[in-house]
Amino acid sequence: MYLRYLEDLDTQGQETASSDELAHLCGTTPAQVRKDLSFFGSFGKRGLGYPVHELTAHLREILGLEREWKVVIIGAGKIGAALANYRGFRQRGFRIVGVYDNDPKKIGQPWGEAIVHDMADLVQDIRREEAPIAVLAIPSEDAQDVVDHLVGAGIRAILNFAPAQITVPPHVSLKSVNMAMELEGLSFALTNSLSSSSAP
Amino acid sequence: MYLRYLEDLDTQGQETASSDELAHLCGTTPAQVRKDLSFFGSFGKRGLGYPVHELTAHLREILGLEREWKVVIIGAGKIGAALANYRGFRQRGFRIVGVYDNDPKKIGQPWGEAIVHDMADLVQDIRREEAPIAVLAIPSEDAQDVVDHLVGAGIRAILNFAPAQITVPPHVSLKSVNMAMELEGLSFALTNSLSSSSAP
DNA sequence: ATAACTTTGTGAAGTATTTCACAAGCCACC
DNA sequence: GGTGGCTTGTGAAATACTTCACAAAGTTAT
Repeated sequence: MYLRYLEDLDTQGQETASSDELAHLCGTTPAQVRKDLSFFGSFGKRGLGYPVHELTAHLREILGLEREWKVVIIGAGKIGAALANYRGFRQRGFRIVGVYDNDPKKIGQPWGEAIVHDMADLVQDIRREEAPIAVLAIPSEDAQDVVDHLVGAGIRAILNFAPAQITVPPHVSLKSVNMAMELEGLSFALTNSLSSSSAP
Repeated sequence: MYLRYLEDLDTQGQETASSDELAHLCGTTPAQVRKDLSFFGSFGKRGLGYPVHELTAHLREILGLEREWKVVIIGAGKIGAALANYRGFRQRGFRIVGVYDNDPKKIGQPWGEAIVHDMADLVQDIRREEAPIAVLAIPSEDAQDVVDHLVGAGIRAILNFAPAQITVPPHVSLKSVNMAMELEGLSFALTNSLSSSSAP
């Protein structure tokens, strides 16, 4: 989150940013900013704040964004397309090396710069390409089954958009996003006349 | 999250579920389940567990999902399409009453069961329809501007998919989802050979 | 009806996270 | 070079969250 706003500031040519400024941008508190950053090192200058460009580089390093990550997208549907279209996705180090689907109507069709591959080739392709990250954008029913194949092929991280509970062995990282659940959270907030805000 | 799995159990015809079972399904602990649920009331029966169907109804009530929520989607792109296509979206109480875009090529085109409207009509339509929830699926640059109009028109909750920091007055609920940030989280996990798992 | 077994609900204990508050450091101006 | 005004980094305090552990209450078997 900090990286997100520091990059903006860097683009705008701002040289330093105080914890106070970062806190306002990110919707948190100055003390929180300082504690968070201090966990990874001592990046700021007293009396001046944090050097924007330098801190940006540090955070990219910490997050492992200096290298390129190969990503495969499973499911040539709307979510996959939205991710692939997201500009600045590749430039942030995520290169989509393949899109897979099991719908014969979609296989072989062009899809952005790539072509939709047959899911049957998934395992061997991952082994060959050594893609460590998979984005799962398929119906819930198939999710765990596909995940098992991915794990078998040596995937190391999965970003799951299917609204299903998925289990992976401990050496695989899993992050799930459930859009319906987000809306239900808003429903709760409305019902209870609460309000909350969170940084993107 | 509990609702998500309770509905599955209910569909499967299971009548009761223990905190232990729910914990395993949701990837948490039995004590956590009991504490969470006890916050809203005393739903379980000792020696037996929680009545699946009844608890499902209670949670739907608590989350405000018994009523219908009108939703407008701003931005007739891939994310908007993905949301609109999500089956079980309407049946869970979210009815999409309009899709808006400012691209003349898209305005008037059919879009699922609806037609893409001109963004210029947005404010008056929201006032008339009294839609309380908006889903924002537009480029970051335009996000805050559109949000200001939405707030002016009386919107009460916004689900934001634009990777931008947005501010709203305290009476408006805001939830932001940033897909790039999710992937960056995985990058960090991979870089540091950590592993984590979270329920969807 | 009673004994044995389950499982909830919940104070208390244990962790984790966030906020406070202030010494120490840096800059700028005189 | 000294002084005043900011801002970081960080122990300590405060707050929040999770886990423990067990009495109370229900179920099942006999």
